[in-house]
Amino acid sequence: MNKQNVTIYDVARESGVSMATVSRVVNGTSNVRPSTKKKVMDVIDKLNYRPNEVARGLASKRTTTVGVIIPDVTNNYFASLARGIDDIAAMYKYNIILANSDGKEQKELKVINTLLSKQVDGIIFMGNEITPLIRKSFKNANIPIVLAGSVDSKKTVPSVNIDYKKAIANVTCELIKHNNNKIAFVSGDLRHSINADHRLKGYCEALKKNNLKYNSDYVFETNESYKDGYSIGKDIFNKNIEAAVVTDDSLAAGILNWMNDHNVSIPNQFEIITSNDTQIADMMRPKMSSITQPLYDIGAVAMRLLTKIMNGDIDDDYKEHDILLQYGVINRETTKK
Amino acid sequence: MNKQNVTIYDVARESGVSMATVSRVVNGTSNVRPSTKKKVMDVIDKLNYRPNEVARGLASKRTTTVGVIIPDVTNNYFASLARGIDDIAAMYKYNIILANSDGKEQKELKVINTLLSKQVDGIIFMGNEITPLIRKSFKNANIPIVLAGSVDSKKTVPSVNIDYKKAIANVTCELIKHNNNKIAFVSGDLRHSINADHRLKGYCEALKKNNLKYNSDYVFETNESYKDGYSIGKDIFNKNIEAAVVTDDSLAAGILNWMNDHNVSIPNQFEIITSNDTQIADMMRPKMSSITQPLYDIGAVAMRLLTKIMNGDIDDDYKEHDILLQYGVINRETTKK
DNA sequence: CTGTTAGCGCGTTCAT
DNA sequence: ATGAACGCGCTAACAG
Repeated sequence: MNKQNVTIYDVARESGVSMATVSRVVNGTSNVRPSTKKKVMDVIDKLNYRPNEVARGLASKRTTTVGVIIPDVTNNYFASLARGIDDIAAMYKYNIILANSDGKEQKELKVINTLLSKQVDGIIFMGNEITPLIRKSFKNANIPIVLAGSVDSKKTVPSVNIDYKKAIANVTCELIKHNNNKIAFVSGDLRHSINADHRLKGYCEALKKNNLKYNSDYVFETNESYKDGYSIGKDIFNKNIEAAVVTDDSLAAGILNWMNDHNVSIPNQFEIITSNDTQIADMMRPKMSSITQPLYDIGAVAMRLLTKIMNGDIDDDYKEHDILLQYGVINRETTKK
Repeated sequence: MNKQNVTIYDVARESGVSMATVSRVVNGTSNVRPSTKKKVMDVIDKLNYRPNEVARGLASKRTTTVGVIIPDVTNNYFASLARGIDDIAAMYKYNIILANSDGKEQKELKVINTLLSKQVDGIIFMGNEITPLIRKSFKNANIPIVLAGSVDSKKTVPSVNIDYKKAIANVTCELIKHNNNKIAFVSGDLRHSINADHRLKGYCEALKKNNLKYNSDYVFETNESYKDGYSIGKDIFNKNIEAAVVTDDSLAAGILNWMNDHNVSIPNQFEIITSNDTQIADMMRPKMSSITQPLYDIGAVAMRLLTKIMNGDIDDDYKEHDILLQYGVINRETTKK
């Protein structure tokens, strides 16, 4: 079961030129006389020659593949980013090595290492948190790395996101305008910068701005699962909370369904607004109001940025690139008009 | 920005042995005296040496990476398979190059070629249909290929699936038992073997077995999208259809929501059963009854099979391997008890 | 148990 | 415009 059958030598011999010339026509570098170029091309597809990218990678030190670290492909949020990444990668003739990390530091570190040993030209990292060890790993990588839908509190590498703080502040204000006083903030792990430094702050800011006082009883830390949401629904209800800002759609769906199943009238008795506007937001009944994020674009822009850095099309201070894409808000049926 | 800094030569020199010996301790092949092994190991992590997998791939003709062709990562069904694939791949020290194809033949063919030029050791293919050109491409690949959650009517490569025909027949029978006479079959593209040769046949078989006659008015061909489902809901209702067997969860959700939005009482007035039991089946209200498929396992088993073939642990007639995993049925709230 | 020596398939000078 | 030759970093015989 030999993978490689015909090499550059074969086409060189067959077309009566040197392998250097074949290499030239394949890569389109320097000049080759049109006639010999045609001759070589003919032999190439007569022999069905296909350049060995591994050999090419060894010789050129470029593999045209990038690593993509993702917590879980099964999570629609990250899958959407990944789709954007892959499409743009393909557009630029790159391939992606995808690796699931479950957002666990240890797996992430391991994966980064194997990606480096595979000589990827760059890495797109999606993760819940950039820990000191990850940061160190990034620094030693010697290849460009871009964050997608993930924040690094220390800003050691460029990233593409939306302004989570502002977005959460926005919707929280909205909820306050609807005369809700007890508003829950339901998020994932609060040790993660994205939740603690961005979203929670947005929530707090909104409260403050409207002279409501912060109550830690209204802040819920979860695993962002449907199940968590469903069980938290009860707590929320018992605390007479009137509305909730939620950081994940499945999580929000869980809360909403608890309310549905216990005859809580939405949005009259309880309002809820979620964060990712994945398909399920629209599938729920009542349909969930949500922050809208350009998920595909976040991935796409991250990948485009990465190609630019890999190409050297960007000045050395690219590390300061923190791209914020536009977010929106869609009011469906879980918020009052 | 040099990726590779320290090579096998560096650690050889530094530890006073030949590069062959270093290669041996790195690969754990043959015997190396414990003392020199330790010496080398020490130098390795003193120098922070990391083997160059590209060079290794060139020399050994094995890249320890497999290609994974997927219609769309964003589709939870395929994403679940992909997760199973990646986990098992990681377990066996493989990495996966993931490529989205949108199920389009042209993209699939292109992707197969670039995967081959990257010298992947094997390919896991997920797709709607194995066309003659794809089949030809498989034959010329010279590397093992396994289908996951996808069928080839000509059975040219091994595959892992559930028995779609039997599953659909099962649930259709169930619906008939509930005294439904007009039962819809709502599927994706009927040119695809998986729908035409398996699922539709299962539906027909069930009808026949119960002396109901087939009515093409009750068969709906769609793009398996939520939107399609929602618009088809109306047709179904207007035809006084009493129940539906649906091949995709989003599609089913669309139908169900049309019924919900038009006050059709579920399951009294209308029963519906879907096929993939993804998370949304449980999120819908009423909760959707469904065939249950071991999605993760389908991917996992496919990958495990691939490793076996790549290892040569399997006899030459491996092509006959068509693995059918166990499916189940879960009756939730969209079917009568 | 360990070292020497060929390649693996290709990019890339350096000549011509 | 084209060819010869070297090297990328490593594996795999083959010796010893």
